[in-house]
Amino acid sequence: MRIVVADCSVDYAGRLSAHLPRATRVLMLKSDGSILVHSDGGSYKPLNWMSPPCSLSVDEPDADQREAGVTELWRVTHAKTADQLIVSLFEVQHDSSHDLGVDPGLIKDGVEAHLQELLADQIELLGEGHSLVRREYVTAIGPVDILARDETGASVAVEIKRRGGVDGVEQLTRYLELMNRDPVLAPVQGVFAAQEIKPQARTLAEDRGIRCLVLDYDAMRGMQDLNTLF
Amino acid sequence: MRIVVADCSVDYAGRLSAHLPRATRVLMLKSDGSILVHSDGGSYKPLNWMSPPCSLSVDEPDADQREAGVTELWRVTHAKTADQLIVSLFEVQHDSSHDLGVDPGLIKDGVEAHLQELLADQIELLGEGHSLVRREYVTAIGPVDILARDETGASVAVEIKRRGGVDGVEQLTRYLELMNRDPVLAPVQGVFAAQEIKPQARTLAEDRGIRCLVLDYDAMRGMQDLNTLF
DNA sequence: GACTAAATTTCGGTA
DNA sequence: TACCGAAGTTTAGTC
Repeated sequence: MRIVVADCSVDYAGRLSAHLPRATRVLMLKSDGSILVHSDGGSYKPLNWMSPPCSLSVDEPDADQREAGVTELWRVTHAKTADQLIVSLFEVQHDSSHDLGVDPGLIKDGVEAHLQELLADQIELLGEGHSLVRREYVTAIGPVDILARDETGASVAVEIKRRGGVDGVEQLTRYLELMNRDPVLAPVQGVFAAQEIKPQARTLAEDRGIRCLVLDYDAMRGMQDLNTLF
Repeated sequence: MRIVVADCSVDYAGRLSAHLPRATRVLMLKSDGSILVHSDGGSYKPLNWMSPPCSLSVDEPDADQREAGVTELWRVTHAKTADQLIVSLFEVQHDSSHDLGVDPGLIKDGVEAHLQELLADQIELLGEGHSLVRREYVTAIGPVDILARDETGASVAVEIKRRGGVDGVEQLTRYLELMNRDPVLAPVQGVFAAQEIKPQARTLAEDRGIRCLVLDYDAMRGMQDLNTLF
């Protein structure tokens, strides 16, 4: 890993064209050849970058560029696409290299997967008398998060989202259309379950006869802790 | 901007829980208090991070931690949510600060907007005898990318995407439903145009009577160059 | 401010 | 390996 702080301008040509005017920035060069151009603000997304696999070549600036103050030209070329990133360096304030080794990687405790697990465990949140048929019920167009039955034995298809927007309702609608063509399953009632349901999504869902269910993650986790204890 | 290279472990608690075992990493501390934890690989996304607005406080490690070799504890707290990122520093290999100033920002030249412009100019790509009504035709639920008429004068609504997935088909379907209720426009034919159309999206579109059109960006651009020349 | 749609998305999982 | 859906998505634009 090489870190350079320099006054530079950057040009990207590939899936789009982009230009960064001259300013001081941090250039992070990873050992796989990839490069990130960061400013002192914004979020984790760099101003500009090149993803691996790619390679860096250092060119001499031509007469005009040297005249303008460019001391070095970096050409980063993507190995598979024709994407190119060109960094024109004016003044280098810092340049250091570091041996980081291979990272053991992030261990994370998921969210949507966990919500699904919790709801499957607490299926009565769908309503009294409900029972779980199975999680990730596979259909021709993809898996439905949860398939259950209500107190009368009728099918209930549940789509779970952390944040429920219209796209989630559309997704569930597609599943319902398909499942309602299956005489074994039909009629299938839809439930749109999320930690937070956007008003437009709720309106769309209810307009289509889909029930909305707001999930309280902390309460569900707490409930599971109790179930585990006793 | 402060850059630290250090042997560290990182814990995040917020929308999910995540842990990074001890390893050497680059820590980028931006002047707005945000922090990025990068390894020497992967893409531009950090292993872990805290987005602004947030603040960093340096704590003393407790006896156990000091015993384990922790020399410093960084606690990064999000200003609005309860998210926390804790960096346990073992050995610092590098630590430098740099004044970058405010970045003038990226200037980019989009692709989807350009595709829309090109298709509007080359409306005959929709089929012989087609004519442009207007771009960004406004409906109650949002603008349709292109509204045109076919050789018989019937309405054609076009949704343009760079990569065409099922969500784009859903979007166009919503527009078509609405527009087909308007007696002035109806019947409206749908065209799903994209540089690349995913198989599932094509199936869904054709099932709904929506025509698919693959756009060749380079050819369209070349065509425009010719139009400009002559 | 809320919401929608795009992203040079990236990142996992699965068929 | 391609495809699909989620992401601590982020970001930009509109209402």
